[in-house]
Amino acid sequence: MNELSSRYNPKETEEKWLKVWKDRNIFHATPNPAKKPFTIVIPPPNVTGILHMGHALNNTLQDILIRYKRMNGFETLWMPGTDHAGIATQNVVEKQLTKEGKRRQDLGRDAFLKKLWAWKQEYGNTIIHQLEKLGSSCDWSRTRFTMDDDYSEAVKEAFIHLYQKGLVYQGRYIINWCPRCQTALSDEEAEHQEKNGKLYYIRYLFKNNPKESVIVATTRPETMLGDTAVAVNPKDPRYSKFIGQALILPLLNREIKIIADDFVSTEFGTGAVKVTPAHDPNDFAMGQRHKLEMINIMHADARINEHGGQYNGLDRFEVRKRVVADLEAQGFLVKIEDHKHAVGHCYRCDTVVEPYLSKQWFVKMKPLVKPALEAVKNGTITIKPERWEKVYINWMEEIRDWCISRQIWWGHRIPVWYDKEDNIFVAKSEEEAQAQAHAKYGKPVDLRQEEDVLDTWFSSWLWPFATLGWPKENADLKYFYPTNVLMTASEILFFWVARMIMAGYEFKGKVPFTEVFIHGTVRDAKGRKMSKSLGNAIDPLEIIEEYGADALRFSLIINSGQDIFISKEKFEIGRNFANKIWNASRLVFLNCQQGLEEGFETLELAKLDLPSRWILGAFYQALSKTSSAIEFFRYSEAENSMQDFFWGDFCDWYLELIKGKFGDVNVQKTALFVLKNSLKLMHPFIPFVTEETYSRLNAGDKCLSVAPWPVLQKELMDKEAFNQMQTIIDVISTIRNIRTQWNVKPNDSVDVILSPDNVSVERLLKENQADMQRLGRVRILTIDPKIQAVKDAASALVGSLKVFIPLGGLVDLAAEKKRMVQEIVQKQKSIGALQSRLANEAFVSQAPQDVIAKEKERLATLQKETSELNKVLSNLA
RNA sequence: GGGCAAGUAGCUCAGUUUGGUUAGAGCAAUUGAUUUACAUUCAAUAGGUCGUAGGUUCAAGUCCUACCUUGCCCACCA
Repeated sequence: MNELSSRYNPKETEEKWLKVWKDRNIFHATPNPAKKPFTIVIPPPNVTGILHMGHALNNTLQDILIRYKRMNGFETLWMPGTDHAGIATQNVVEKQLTKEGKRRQDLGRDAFLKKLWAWKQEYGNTIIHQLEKLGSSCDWSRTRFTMDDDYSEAVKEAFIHLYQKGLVYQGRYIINWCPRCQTALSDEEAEHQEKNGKLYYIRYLFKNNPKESVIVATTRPETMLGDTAVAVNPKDPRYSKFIGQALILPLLNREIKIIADDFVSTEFGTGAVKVTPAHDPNDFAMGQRHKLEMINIMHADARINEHGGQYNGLDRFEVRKRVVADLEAQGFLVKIEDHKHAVGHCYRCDTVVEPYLSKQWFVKMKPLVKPALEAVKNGTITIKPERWEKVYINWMEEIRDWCISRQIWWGHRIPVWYDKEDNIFVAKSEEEAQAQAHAKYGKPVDLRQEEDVLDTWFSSWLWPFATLGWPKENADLKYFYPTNVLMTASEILFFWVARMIMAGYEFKGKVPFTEVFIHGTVRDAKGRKMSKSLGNAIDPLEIIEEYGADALRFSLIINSGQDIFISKEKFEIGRNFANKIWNASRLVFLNCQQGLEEGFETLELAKLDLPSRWILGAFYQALSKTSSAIEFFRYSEAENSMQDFFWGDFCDWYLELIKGKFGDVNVQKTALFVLKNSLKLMHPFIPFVTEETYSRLNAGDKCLSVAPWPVLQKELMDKEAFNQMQTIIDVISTIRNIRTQWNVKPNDSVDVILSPDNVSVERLLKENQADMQRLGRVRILTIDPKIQAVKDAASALVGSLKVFIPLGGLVDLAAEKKRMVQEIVQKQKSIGALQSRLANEAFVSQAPQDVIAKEKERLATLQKETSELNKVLSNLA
């Protein structure tokens, strides 16, 4: 073992174990009737993705859980894979094309898709390799992609199923349109940002009486080109007499009517609203109610079209400026006010989305919601932390239909074919569609497939079962479904989690998972989201390179409460801890060869010395704390308690205590035993360094990754020994404190003289003199009545339990006296408070007995200490 | 506009579910240690009217009410 370096080398170790795990295929899961299954599906990262801190956190949390369950004897499956991420991926390849001066339309659909697949082939596994590097114990042999052939079958199956049930429909609606991506966006994909805009007041003259007018207010004046009415509230006295009258639309001089609609608020603006059914969702609804003409004034790229008269061909924002200028020039603009409002932006390219009238495919959500809502309400699925359940329920209750068609090419093309008369044939393939058409017309007809593809989430919502083989009902699906836990960030609760639950019920008749754990967002030290554009992102790969994956994982988890604020220095904590484990193991190996050879799996408590009995108790306490924290999703707590034990108890105390006792083979065995079990305890959090050291303990070839979790051995927990050792630790700590305070030179010993009423402690300390001497530089003396006064003095300094006297004139008596006076004053205050409390009848009658007893005890202690202090003070004087 | 969360040491956070001893940790600061498993180490010190104001209670960081500040989510008010 001498060849082991004193500095842990994460890079070498991590590479080694990644290879071993892979070669031995130990994370592979197969249905095993002898074991219980435990399944997690990964939130599939985008194929375009590169590992960021959010992934690192998400996957570390999942890995801790799955490793813990694996060690606890479950047949664990962690299903990995990637998402094709429609718009995002298409954008990447389109950007490449732009550099070559081409557009996707120049290539055509097939050639463009070929390019996309080539891109996927080359870069699509980047994120998977990065997740591997993190130590994620996924079953990599099962890695899925949402556009695999099997997966496409599942998507088609789902679409056809919903269509046949009447839950998929096609309609002309106002949707969110991104003029840059030139596709529809779902409501969730249109991010609303609060913007300082303007509110423009425009005068519309009456046709029959140009001296009279109605003033309307709008934030988007260019849309007036598509106005087909002005609406007022039917109960509004200002306008009721005008209902049905005609106005002249300025600039275009079209005639429009005044209509009455309850939607209009009398409070806002002037109480009169211009109605543009083709460019505003509310106006669209009004347009339908009143059968208004819908005039689409825009091209798909947001240039104004021929309906915009003189503005034909200009961009929407240019037209806004010109319309306002022209209105003003012609005297129609009344005023402009500042106005704050939320404007939708494309979540991919941040372009302002345009409400746009077009033909799209939708999923009817109301029927799907019912069981999914019920499942969370009745606890079939629990979401943690609990507050997210409310958010979920709230959203589900107000759900609207889901626009699932996208006007892009990368994705699952909608399995719909049209004939010349636009009749619809929904089928898995062109052949099937042809067959349907043939059956209908009795002869082959020309069919063309729907151009649009499905929303990416329409494939993702099938993830928990489509990855297991659905729609085929195979052994995997039977054994591993439903999955157990889903871990994700809050951002995709609606996009993904809610829809998966709906899909689980609709397609499988069962929940997709029983527990959802929502973790925080990783932010920088100032609380901002980490993003490339802000330049504040810390690259996890850089951290892995510099400090190791263990360090990255450890530091992320220890900082994970709610949102995680992180800066680069925080990763030193993890690096240091890995190094600590490494060096502690070195010490043990160097000194415990005999124990290693003789074996240390079973220990006989009776043969062990006090520190050894103590450390066993401490270990099992840490074991139960850590285990239960993992079960309750309290990962930072789990990590904390295991670190506290290993570093604070095992390294700082136990290893120090036994340094002089390695001659005792039972000490060696205990050290080995506790080290080995600690490695198991720590393994889910920091798999690499633990695996490496464990392999040196175990000559055999079994990996720690598949070793059994330590079993709580109550017979090895000696409570009395634990308490005794704790006392000794207290004494030594106090002595150390005194040494610092009184500035005792390192080579000087401090004598401890025990008070006569503390016989058991005296014996304890004497029995452990060697340890006391080594760790605290202490000599234990017998009591000499002649120095009773001095004994009293020192006793008071450190409380009632022990007595300490520093050698020869090291105490600054004046300072000590002053300190003692202060202490007495403080103690008397507490005594006063306690006495009045105990004199309070209400307290005595109502408080629980144990509380009262404790208070009494505390009072007694305080009184005793105070009297001792007083005695000392008078002695010193 | 509606909802949710947070506010505790200079900084980052535990603790609040179920009220009960003297409110804990890590980092930073200060003082010291090291014939060495580890300076990626060890010990000690100092630092807090628990956002503000009320209330309930024998007892409040913890429960209730209002307010202040910050962050997040949802929402079609032109």
